[in-house]
Amino acid sequence: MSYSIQEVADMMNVNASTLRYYDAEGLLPDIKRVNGKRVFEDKDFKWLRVLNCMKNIHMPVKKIREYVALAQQGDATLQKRYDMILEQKKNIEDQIKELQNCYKEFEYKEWYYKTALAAGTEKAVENIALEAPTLEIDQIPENYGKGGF
Amino acid sequence: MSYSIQEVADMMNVNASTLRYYDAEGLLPDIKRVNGKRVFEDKDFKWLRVLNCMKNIHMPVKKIREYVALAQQGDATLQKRYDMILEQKKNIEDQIKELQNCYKEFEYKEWYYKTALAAGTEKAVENIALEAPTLEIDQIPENYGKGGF
DNA sequence: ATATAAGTTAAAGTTTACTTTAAGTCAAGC
DNA sequence: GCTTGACTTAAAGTAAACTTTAACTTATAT
Repeated sequence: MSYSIQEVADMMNVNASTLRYYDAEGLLPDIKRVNGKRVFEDKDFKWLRVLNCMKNIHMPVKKIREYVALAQQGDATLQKRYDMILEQKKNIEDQIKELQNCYKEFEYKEWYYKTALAAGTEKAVENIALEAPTLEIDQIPENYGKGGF
Repeated sequence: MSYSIQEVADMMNVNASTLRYYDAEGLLPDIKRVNGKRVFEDKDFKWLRVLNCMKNIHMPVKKIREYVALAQQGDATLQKRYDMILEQKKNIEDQIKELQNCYKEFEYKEWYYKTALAAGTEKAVENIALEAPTLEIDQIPENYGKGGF
């Protein structure tokens, strides 16, 4: 199977010009050309999926280009690439932890607004939080009272 | 307790000018001033922590400003704020899922390079993947063969 | 044959989120 | 009284990641 740039753009949910930009930046090595036009093949999708991952974890274009450049140099750069992968894996772990923290903050907010809406006013939430010990404790997130807004 | 902009910047690990920028953009409502100078108080840190979360999940400044503006309008905007929070909570869930997917991709890469390094060449990995059934299967990530680079 | 649609490049433009600069204010220490 | 250091504002500058534009090529359908 082979695909035009627009087809790939649609599949990846990006602008075709983004793919051209990536290509110009060295993020899409060895894309076949037919009459000057880019033709994407199955092998390219393997890399596109990894690239997509790298974008998702916010690796800067510059760093992805470094990785690609290393990969093109073959076995001599295996260790460097391995190190990069480990670094990014650690990076992802940290990001997930951050997001999980934020998730808790937002869970609290959900409770906060749910409670305020039920009472009709935000003022009530502080009172409820203050009275917490008299309520079923699991109705209130552990981190209640962190509020503000 | 009250803190200067520089002290807060140090605590939040941002540039003081970033805090001024946030203030100018309406992301830091009701900061006290003494002789024209910003003075941060305990109540401000509650919001700063939430703001920090919102930055972490990549909410654009514009959207955070919307939220702040709603909050300043009081109880009439409770429902809207609740909806925003739910939307962002969903958003975080999606981001975590994406990151977890990427994590798997990187775990595969880790295996890939570890294997290649042991063999001294990348070529070996494909062979090993092809021969997989003859190996201890749990030495190879489930998603082997997704490779490319 | 010719119009259309989809591709091409190089270069300029846009957006977002800061960051830096320049010029000025102000309280504290010498 | 004067320097120093930390703050202030408004405005200009920067960096990253696209996105748009303009001029051009090429395969396909009429």
